[in-house]
Amino acid sequence: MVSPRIHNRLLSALSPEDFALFGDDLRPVPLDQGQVLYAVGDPLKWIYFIEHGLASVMTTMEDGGASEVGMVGPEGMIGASVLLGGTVSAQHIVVQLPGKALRIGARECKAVFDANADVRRVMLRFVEDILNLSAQTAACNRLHLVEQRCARWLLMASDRVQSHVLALTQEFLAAMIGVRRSGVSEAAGELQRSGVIRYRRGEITILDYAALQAIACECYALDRERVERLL
Amino acid sequence: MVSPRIHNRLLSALSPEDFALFGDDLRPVPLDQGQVLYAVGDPLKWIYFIEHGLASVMTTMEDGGASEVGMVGPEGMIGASVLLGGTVSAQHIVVQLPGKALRIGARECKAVFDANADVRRVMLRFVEDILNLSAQTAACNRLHLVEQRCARWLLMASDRVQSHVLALTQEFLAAMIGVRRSGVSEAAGELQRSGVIRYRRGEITILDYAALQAIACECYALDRERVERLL
DNA sequence: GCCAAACCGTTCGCTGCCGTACAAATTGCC
DNA sequence: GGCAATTTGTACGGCAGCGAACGGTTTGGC
Repeated sequence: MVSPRIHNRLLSALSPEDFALFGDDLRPVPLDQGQVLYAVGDPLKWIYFIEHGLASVMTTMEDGGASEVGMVGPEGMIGASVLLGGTVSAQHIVVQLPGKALRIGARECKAVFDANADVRRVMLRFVEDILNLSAQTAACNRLHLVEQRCARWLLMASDRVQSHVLALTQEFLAAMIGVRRSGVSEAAGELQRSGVIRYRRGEITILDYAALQAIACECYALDRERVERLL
Repeated sequence: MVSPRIHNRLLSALSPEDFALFGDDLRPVPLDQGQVLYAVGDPLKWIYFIEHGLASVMTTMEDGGASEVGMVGPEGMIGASVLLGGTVSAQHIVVQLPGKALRIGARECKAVFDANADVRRVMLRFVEDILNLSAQTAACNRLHLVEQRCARWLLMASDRVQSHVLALTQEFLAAMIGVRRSGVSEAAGELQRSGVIRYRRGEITILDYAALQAIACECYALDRERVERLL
């Protein structure tokens, strides 16, 4: 444990010596809701280690359609492609729930990564997780119902920000799941009627975790294992 | 270029010195159609560098549902999770089109990977590609029609094995796309009637690439860029 | 040449979600 | 307090794909 003030689980998994390699390059920045960290094609200038909050990795299509393909909170980082040799973002990264991050220049971070085996071990482990998450999401998108995916999303988000209250509109959630807004309205309405969640104008509260897990698809349990291993 | 006999693009991207690091650990093995290289949860014992043929990365669900989330041919490797620190397979890997591969023990491969920066550069670049492919597939599964996805799959497979004849049944293809067999039958029938492909009992022939590309979703073009950069 | 198995084409009713639209409720702002 | 903007509930026709089933065709084994 580097410091009690570091909440990011990749950074806090590093030894103090390894953490020190980043030096002053690591600077705190706020994450505002709706902020676009990267658009498709943007040069990967920064790497963000999320301290609080939540970002969505989205794949967008020419016709404007979009779907979330990954989710990153304090258990991970944004911009890992840099470490793999990438130079531009292939996805859209949007802040879903506000918070803050520690930001470092891509070049500096990659230099530390390339030079230090322990840093590589920690960061590549996260790459494996995000790869598995993306694969799971691909199949989930194909095979599971809106209500299941909604429940999964809420649980995943809740685990990452460690709160049972999530400040987001149905419009946002619909964009994540990749469905119409009214589709979420129906699914969320059903969840609300059965007392599992409460939905108020831009604020969802999870009331019954066990029930929500029962409704969510199996994909959630797998994601939980991944996150718990880190968080 | 290491040797004209090496077809795998990761291995052939290595300098002769780097390639020699693998030594005798790299052994040829046949890839038979339908062969399961890894089931979910299997320990990652081997890494396969595909020389010819094609393998699908599938995510499977408890109820038997499944969907392809990645595709690997001679441009890539199977078992990259090992390099990221993984020990067991989170996906199902099935040989779709037969061929052969060069196989190496996971431990030996990781040792070379950990010790050599150039090897890391080449292999991690592939990890970035497969990550982007998975992300693209996640959104594609959500947003595009069966016929589009069918066309995309055929083109992707054809690019990898570099043949316009693909030996596979509609049953297999349906499992890839994650739909019913009869769904593929309808889509393929339509493609056949318009003269874009020809389908004969376990053998698809692509007749008109331009037309097939026009039918495929935009996801194909992105994948093509990825593969061309390597192949 | 015959039979069983594998593979393919097609159909039917059903359902989950789309696209669209409109009204109600809540909130922020002046 | 009143108005405009945002957010949410709900409804309706339409369609893509499902699940299941059946028959026709090709193939391989004997």
